[in-house]
Amino acid sequence: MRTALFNWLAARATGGTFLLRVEDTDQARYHPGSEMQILDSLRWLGLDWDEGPEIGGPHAPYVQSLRTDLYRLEADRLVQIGAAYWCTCTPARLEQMRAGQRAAGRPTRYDRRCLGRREEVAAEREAGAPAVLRQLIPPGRTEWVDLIRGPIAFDNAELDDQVLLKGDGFPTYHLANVVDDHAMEISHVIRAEEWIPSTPKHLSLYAAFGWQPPEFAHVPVVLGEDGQKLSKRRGARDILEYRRLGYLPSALVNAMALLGWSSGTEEEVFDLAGLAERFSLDRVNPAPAVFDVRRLDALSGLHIRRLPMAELADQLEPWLPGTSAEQREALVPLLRERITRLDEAAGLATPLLGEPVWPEDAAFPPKKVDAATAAELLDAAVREVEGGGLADTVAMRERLAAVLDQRGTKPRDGFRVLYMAILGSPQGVPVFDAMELIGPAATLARLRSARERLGNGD
RNA sequence: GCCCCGUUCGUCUAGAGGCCCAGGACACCGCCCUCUCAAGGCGGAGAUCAUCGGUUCGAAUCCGAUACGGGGUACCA
Repeated sequence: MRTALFNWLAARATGGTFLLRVEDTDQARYHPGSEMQILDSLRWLGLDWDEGPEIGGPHAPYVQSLRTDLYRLEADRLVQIGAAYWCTCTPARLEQMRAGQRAAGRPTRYDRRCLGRREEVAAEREAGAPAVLRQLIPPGRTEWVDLIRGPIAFDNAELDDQVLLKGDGFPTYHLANVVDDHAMEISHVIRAEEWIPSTPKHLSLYAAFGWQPPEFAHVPVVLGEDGQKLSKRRGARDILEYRRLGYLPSALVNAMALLGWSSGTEEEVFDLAGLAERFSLDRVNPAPAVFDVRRLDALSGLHIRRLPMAELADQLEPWLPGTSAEQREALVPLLRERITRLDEAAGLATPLLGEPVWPEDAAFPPKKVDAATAAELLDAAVREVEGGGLADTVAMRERLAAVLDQRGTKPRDGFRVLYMAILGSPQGVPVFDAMELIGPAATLARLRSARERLGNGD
């Protein structure tokens, strides 16, 4: 998804077109539903596509399993011009061959046995033997200037004769990708660095077809805490999992962008639009980056606090089920500086929406406050609220602080009694605001209930 | 094994020969603010710029070797 983000940003930053193509050529790994999950993830992050599934476009269809005729047609061309050949070697023989090569300390590459026996291979295919089409890598050297890494060169002797068409008739990524990128007029291939060793093979295909190759930019991979490549097959969370955890999409986008890209200024908090204005491939760092969720958390809090109050109130709706828009708008000013993720709102808001939950083991009165002082404070608070003190909580707070002061208790310690009484916790949203929010009746009930817990109080 | 890419504070990074005995952010610690907790402000600690050798008056920046890390080496993408 980070790579998709860089593609999207590169397109938006340069006025280009962002095209989405589904590469589903491996039938063995096909999972129904995963395609929709990818589309939903992109949409949640705000990465809209100009051409692709569901919306179509001039290069439809955008799903490779629907384009197999094209691949076979182009594969035939490669055979005709001698850039590819059929191979009937069995998996068992290939494995044996590689084992021998490994034992001899040589690179494992197809030995081109079938290239030397075209007649027999043709006869075997005629008789129904399974066969794959292999790319014939020409001798020489392949070089390109990577947009992120500069010049990269491979000796073609290092390259394997890649399978282009599998036994089931489907193309491999190598063939389908090149054919489609040309057919869809792709100008920039921005993909992860794990593709670097495949690029000379692709370049060789472009040359065989006589096509102008696109520009290549290989972005660094993202590593997990263990230092290994984070991928859908290992370690990485499903993107939508972050939504379930209460992260804002803009925070996740921001965190992903900072994994390998920097603005060059000291600014680091951006939304998608801000990134699109500033992004450029030449500011992408080629070194792999370790994903640190603490950075995401920090950005998440920042993005939440950047949201206008009304918008945060809307965003919170799924996290505060059963609340009205008015309730949420009243809560937001108290919550927004205290949450890192949206899901944390529920815990803070609970005592304001229903009854406070006193923990079983709650110390009451809290430390540094004796029972007599706590009783006096609660009695005074009851009188204040009964006398309409909630109309001016600032003044009320000062008078109650004076009560504590007379008994030699610091307000910061003594007020914990009120936090316990109103919120059921020694910490939480500002307690006088909480009283105002729940109203005098609920406030009095909670103050009296807390007072009862103290017993006689002297 | 072989090939490729990479290597600046714990993490993400700035840095394209003198502005750097290296700047920012996160995390950590302290102080301030303060009705709690946060948020915010200020400050601190934290990197012999992987190592060695070259080039140069001068190198984190250029070159080479080594080490380490990552990626690839599939009828997966």
